[in-house]
Amino acid sequence: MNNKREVHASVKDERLVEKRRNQMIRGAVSLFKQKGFHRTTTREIAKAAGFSIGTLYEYIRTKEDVLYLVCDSIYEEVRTELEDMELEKGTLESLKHGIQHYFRVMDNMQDEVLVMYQEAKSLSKDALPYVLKKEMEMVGMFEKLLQCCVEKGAISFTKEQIHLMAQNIFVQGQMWGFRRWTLQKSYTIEDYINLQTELLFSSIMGHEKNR
Amino acid sequence: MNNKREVHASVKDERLVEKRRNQMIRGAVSLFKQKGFHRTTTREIAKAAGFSIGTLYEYIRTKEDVLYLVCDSIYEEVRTELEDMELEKGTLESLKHGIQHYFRVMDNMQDEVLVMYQEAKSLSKDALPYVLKKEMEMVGMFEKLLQCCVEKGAISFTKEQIHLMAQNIFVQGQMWGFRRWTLQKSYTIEDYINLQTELLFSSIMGHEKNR
Amino acid sequence: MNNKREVHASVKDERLVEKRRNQMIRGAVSLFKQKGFHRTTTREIAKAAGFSIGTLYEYIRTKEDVLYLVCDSIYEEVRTELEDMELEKGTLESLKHGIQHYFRVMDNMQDEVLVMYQEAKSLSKDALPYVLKKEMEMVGMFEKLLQCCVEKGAISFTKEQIHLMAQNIFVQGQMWGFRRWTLQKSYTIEDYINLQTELLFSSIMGHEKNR
Amino acid sequence: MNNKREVHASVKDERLVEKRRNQMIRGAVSLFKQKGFHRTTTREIAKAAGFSIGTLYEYIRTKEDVLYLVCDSIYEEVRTELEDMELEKGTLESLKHGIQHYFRVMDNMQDEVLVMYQEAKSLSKDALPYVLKKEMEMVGMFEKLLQCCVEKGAISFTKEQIHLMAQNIFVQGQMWGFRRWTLQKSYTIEDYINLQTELLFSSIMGHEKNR
DNA sequence: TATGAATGAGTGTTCATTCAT
DNA sequence: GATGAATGAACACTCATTCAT
Repeated sequence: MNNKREVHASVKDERLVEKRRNQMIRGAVSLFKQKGFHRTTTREIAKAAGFSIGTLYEYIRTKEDVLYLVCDSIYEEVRTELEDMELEKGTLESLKHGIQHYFRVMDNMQDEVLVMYQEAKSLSKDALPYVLKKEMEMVGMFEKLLQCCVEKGAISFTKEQIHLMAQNIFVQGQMWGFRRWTLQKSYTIEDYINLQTELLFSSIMGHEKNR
Repeated sequence: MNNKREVHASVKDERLVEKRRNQMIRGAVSLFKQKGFHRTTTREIAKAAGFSIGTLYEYIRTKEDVLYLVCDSIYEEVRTELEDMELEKGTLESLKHGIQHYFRVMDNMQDEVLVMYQEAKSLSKDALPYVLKKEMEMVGMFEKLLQCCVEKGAISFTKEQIHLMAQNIFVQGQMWGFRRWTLQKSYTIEDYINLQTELLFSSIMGHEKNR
Repeated sequence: MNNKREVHASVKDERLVEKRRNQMIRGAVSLFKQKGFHRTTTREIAKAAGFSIGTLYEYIRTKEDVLYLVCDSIYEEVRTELEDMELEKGTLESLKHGIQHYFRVMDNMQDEVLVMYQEAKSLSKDALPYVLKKEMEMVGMFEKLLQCCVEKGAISFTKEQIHLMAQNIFVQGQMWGFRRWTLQKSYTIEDYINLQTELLFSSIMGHEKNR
Repeated sequence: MNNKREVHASVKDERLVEKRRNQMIRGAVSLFKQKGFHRTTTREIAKAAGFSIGTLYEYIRTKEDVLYLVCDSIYEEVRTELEDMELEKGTLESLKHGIQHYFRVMDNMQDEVLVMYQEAKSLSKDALPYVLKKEMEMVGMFEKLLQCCVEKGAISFTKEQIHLMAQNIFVQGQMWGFRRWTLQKSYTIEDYINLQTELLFSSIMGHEKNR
């Protein structure tokens, strides 16, 4: 269960810690969105969270802790959203649904994803692994989804191919956010979903078992 | 010719300006690679470039100018590398070669690409468009490559599909750099190239005209 | 009875005030020993005393009050130790015993003396006189001791000489603590006592009445 | 020659470094005198030195560097003053002169000595040894002075006695500064010098060779 | 009487930028 | 053209003190 890096809080009341941290994260995300992590000051974060700079530091140790908390919370939210993908079905239909659901989640969380995407690299060597681990878990979900289809005989791919396809899908989801400046000029999210699944499935079709 | 944002230099001798800026860019890239744009100081840049802080400011106006110059130079280098792709052939073979060449270029320039990828967002609203334009030009090259194949009848895709495929290819190239922490554990660059083209072409095959 | 500066306590129960303050002093001395007054936080003092920061402030008004309480308590302890010096005897023997006893007390309370020595200067203009007064009382004890010997005819010194000798003795006692970094490399406390009394008494001998 | 701890300066011009540091030291001593090291801010030091906070940090790395520089400079000054004591004579007369000269120096430098005395303990474990070494050198000078007298046959003391007497003399000099609140009420510096040498020499007389 | 969460003025330090030489 | 000393706004972080519970 070392899935979380403990961020030290001086305040003991865990309920309060969670509440204050949520305020903090909400404020920070909105600031990081506008100006990035480095250009955001701790005072701004405190203000956006609705409390004083002193109080901010009752709940974190360093500014970087805020970034970690933000990243962690975003991943957690994404993962929660994806938890109910039907991992066991093993049909092409359920695969398609899973991917499309993921794309929609990424659309809803565009801002958060963009923040994470651009700022995660500022995490210390200490915190980064925890975030990367979360990413790998999510990629793993797509791998499982694909793997199931292979096992149920719906399609035929090697392990390596599946591993890479999962990464591609994952990145294509994020891409909708971090390349929005160009993609969202050409497509709506529904266009994007349709086109990407089309391309993906025409590739998958080429591997359908009983064609 | 509004392809370049002019960066003001106090020094008039253009030869000198170019020479000094190249020193500067080389130094800056290596520093940004290690510590990112924000954590690199102008003094460090000057030192790495081999001249004094005062001299640095004879060739730029603000620290951000350095970032712009770096980004611009990286894109220029990538574009030069890709210039000799056989854009006119319109065969699947030449398409495959183009993509594989691009992937190899991205492998060689991993560090630079990573820098650009992570720091471009720190460009001012003023400079960003110039960089994005360069990106679009590069995506445009893949579009052209694909378009040619369609026109020559090798494959059959809609405009929209081609546009998106080009972006996918472009991102998959960058992805090798910015997801190296996981991809390069599983694959060599040759593995990666083979698997990605395989997946891509199995998708393209599904659209081959005369199958 | 203006021998003590009143330190305000919100709590009325005097028994409790004394108990809490003793806890506080014990904790504070040990902290000041390690890190000095300025580097010790009120929170640390509260913790070391075994209660909360809020409670600490029920028994003092400012951080400096703690320092005053500590200094006062140390002096009180020293004075208590010295109270049973035979001030009335007026023999060289009892003088020697008195001095040696003082040196031993200073050895036992090295840490406390060091703390007082180094931190007393941080007392406010308000509190300092009280502490200095205590010091003068102690110097006065040595003066009395010497004076008695003069009066009883054991030695012959002027008032001024006695006054200064008393200060010298007093400082030599403290010196064992605040110069321990060098003295305690060369001597044990017994060496030190013997040497200092030897030197002192060879000076006194020069003033012996009936030599 | 590792007699000095190097304090890093960004500025290269050594002449300038020395000049600025002298300004700095002068300003700092006067501030430390009034409010102590901890209560003095780096901004105040810069201002007292006559330059900006940014400039201050071109000549030091940390606030503690200022303290070290101050202590070092004070010791250097004292040592320079004492350098011309006639160490070789070996007569009681020259010994007396040496001591009296020292006491006068300590009188002139009261403020500085007080500062050093009270703040030196705030030096880091890193810097302290350099300062203590300087102290031991000074004590060593008195030891030498005494030793000469012994060798020349003027007086008769053991090594251990000499070592301790030297420390006593040294501390009695400082004492004039750090106990000024009481001593200077009773004595002028000349009184003090006369009384202390009298006491000291009546002790030494007891050890004169040919009495 | 005891607690500990909240506060915000204050601290040491950094660094992009300027400008006299 | 080149230098590097000077500047000061800005920053992350601390801590004595208060006060509602």
